[in-house]
Amino acid sequence: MRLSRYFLPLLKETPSDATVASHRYMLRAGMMKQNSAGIYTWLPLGHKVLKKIEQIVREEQNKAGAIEMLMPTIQSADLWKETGRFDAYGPEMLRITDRHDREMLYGPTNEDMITDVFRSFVRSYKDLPKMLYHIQWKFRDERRPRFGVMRGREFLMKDTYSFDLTEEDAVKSYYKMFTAYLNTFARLGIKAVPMKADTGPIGGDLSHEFVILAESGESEVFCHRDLVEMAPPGDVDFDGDLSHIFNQRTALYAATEEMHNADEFAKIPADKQLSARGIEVGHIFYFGDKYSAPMKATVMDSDGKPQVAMMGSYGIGVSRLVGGIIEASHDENGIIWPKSVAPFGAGVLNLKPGHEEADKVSEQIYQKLVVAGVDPLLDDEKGSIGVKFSRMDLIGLPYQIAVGPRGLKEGQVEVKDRATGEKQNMTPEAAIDFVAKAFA
RNA sequence: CGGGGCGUAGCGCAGCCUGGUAGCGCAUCUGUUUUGGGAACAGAGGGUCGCAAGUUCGAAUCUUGCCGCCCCGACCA
Repeated sequence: MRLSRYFLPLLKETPSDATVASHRYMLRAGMMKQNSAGIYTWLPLGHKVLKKIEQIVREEQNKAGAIEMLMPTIQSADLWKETGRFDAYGPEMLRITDRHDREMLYGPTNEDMITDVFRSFVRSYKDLPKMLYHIQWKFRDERRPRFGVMRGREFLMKDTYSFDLTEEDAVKSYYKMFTAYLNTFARLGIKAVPMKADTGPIGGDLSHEFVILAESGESEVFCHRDLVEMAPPGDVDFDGDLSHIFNQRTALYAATEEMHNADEFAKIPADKQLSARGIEVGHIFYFGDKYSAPMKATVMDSDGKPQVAMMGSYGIGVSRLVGGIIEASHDENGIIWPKSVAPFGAGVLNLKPGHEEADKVSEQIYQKLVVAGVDPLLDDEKGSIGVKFSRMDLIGLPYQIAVGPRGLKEGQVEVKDRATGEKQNMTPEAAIDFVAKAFA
């Protein structure tokens, strides 16, 4: 993409109503625009990151054996009345009536609807287990939206639902998602720690939150320090036994504020005790027959008797992750994107558009990076050098290649690693090679 | 939902206390000169001061109501 043809409305000054880093930078970097409290337009740069995160989440779900589908945002109140949640959910749920005065709602979650899908089509225990998911916009009319996309009212969420014949089998599904989440967050370039969590209004008795540590986190969390640096499982057989992965993590103390036990925490060696602020980016629940029982979602077991399906649900806040990743990865100059989710792989800065050699070399580098699949952004705008560098720092692409007359006299361009700040001079060919290899 | 704050040009703000025809910086547009880390000069455009009612000869300014947004807390992907 050429900057001169892109749509990147940057803000030089920080909007006064943005107080946390991710909110400030998302506005300043032209990633989004607020429409009303907790509701945002995703501008091209932000949309690109959102879609990259979504795709990684999708790929890891598919690896774990979950099957993608898509349920609507607007739901009929009927299903919610069956489970009793229409009354239980409270004002956080946005209720709508259509032209015929039918009660509708903008879905805050989809347990009721997926359970209806399941009971409509699944008859036999032989069809189990099943894990179904979708990535869809949700709406929760939060009492207090804040921190940009970190607590928006409209948000994009991946929610998976598992169906099993027995609790024992359901726990296996839980382990699959637990494992998939560890890999997902690792690929996104963040360190998310699974923590024992309160099940909240969704109910159930087995639940973990995946939390990234950041000063701006909304809640206090406590864990063993080793959990933060623990390597992800990587390639595993999702049909095999995954309990060791779960047990390895849960053997060490980790809990959110609601589940915190100070006595247990105190047993951790002092240098391994970690109490910090955390951002919840994923939450998994096992809740048994909470929805399947009232909705009569049953399958025939091997004895020909109907059995209520045992369910779990597994959410990842995709839009929240955009903010969460920035909270975990930024500096005073702007965002530092992990390579896997960066909106563009590298920025090519033509420091002097109109200068024959600078035009030619920056264009060549750009073209070759396109072919190499790096998806570069070419800054071909006229303007001062300082503006160019600070703009690239702000939007946080992993690499910057600066091409200007001064360096070209020596046959050199400057490659900067955004994360480390390290700069090296090299030939244009070497720069292309260096950046292409980083994304190989 | 309790407490606090804010709404004046695209963005950031001053003006309000003490009423008198709306200002600064940045951005934008034109021209000239610049150019290796947020350039300089000259000129130009851009506002029903959140909305409504009231007080007044006169309201951005005082009064009342409403709307919107932010922050802290309690609750949540």
